Amino acid sequence: MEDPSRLLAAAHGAGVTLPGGIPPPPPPAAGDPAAAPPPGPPPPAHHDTGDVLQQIMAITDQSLDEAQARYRRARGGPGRRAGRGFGAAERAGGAARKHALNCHRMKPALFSVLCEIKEKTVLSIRGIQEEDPPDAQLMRLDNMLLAEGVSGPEKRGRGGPMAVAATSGGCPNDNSIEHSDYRAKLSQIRQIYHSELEKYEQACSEFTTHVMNLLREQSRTRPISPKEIERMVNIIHGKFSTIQMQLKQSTCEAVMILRSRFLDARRKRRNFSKQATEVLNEYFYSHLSNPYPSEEAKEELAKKGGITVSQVSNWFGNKRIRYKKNMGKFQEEANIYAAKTAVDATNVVAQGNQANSPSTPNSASSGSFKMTNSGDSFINLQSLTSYQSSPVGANVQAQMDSLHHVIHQTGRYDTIVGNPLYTTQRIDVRCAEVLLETKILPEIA
DNA sequence: CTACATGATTCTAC
DNA sequence: GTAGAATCATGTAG
Repeated sequence: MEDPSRLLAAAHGAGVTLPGGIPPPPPPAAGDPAAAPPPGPPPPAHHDTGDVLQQIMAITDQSLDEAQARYRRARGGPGRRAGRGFGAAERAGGAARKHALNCHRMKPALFSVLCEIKEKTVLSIRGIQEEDPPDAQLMRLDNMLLAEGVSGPEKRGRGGPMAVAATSGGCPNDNSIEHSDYRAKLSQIRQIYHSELEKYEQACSEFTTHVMNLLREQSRTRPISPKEIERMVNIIHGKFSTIQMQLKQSTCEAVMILRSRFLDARRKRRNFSKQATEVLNEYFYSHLSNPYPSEEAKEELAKKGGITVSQVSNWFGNKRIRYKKNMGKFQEEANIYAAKTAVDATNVVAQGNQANSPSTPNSASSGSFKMTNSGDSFINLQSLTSYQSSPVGANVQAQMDSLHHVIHQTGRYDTIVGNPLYTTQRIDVRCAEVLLETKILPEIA
């Protein structure tokens, strides 16, 4: 490649006329700011690169087409009118120069060199900092929006917030109301997000096209390489992606707020229905020695009580700890449920009915519910004889439950269990029978 | 309004 | 993963 300075010097010729017949620039006209000379001493007799650039600058304020039109008018048009300052004559002169510059045979080479210089300068200024790394934050935002179902294909049915809602307490109807509310709001956010995104994308593409056209147009009058245009497009895209990121960020925030509100709503406790509480209590007090329902039992309890399995787990967790902490407080409740279960059991005996109570896989099969506080005597019978000395209305079902334990420990349990005729319910029945024999049940019945 | 009850959550240990 | 324990936050009775 030719040395740019030499080329520029050659382009300037001897300082009088540019090769190709370009005349030297006229003295800048008064009243034309674009044509005003830079401050400082007047240009010396010899012309340098600055002069050339100055010439170019002086005429770049008018479009090429305008220049060409003026040039044509000036050449073939009617007589010029003089005496109008920087008038038609001067403008025609500038147009002529511009046209000449544009048609100059050296122009492509000159522009190519200038483009190269620009490239080098730009690269040296920007260095490697322009190589922006993949934006981790943008990726996070994208992932989150995708996970929340804001971006990407619209989610229907279960997933994400739905699963969260599934554990929401209380009435399932309330849940579904909260669900639809949440879904509606999320869908609103989604809609806004997509419409804004579309607007941004459209604006970005319009602006990019506009700038590209502008640059292509300008590339006829000043050295603009395709690479530069590309870089400009990238810059524009970068700016718009910043805006997009802000949009994504605010969308994420909106989703977060919505979600936290939803979670807050989840915390809004609803007391279980009477039915649910009864089912749970019945199971708890009839399995006092081992109040750890199996998964199947939990499912059954959940189904019966119209609550979720996790709610059953929560309930048992709370119940165990609270019972253990203050058994005295639960005595009355225990009595009620014990009596209820015992009566049910005797009814089963009377009717020969196979009652459908939750399975009790854990019952009596493992160690008893360890009580750290005093009061074990309340639930753990040491022997059947202690029934008689129990307080009036004592925890009969707990005693029954303990009977499971006794039966198990004496070996009878195994023989009973070994017989398919003896289901767990039947064991309860046998317990009730024992209690009837020991006159405990009539006492509370 | 207060005290208590209760469902849910969080943290820790196993 | 589950249970125990502590805690939170709301529901409810008085």
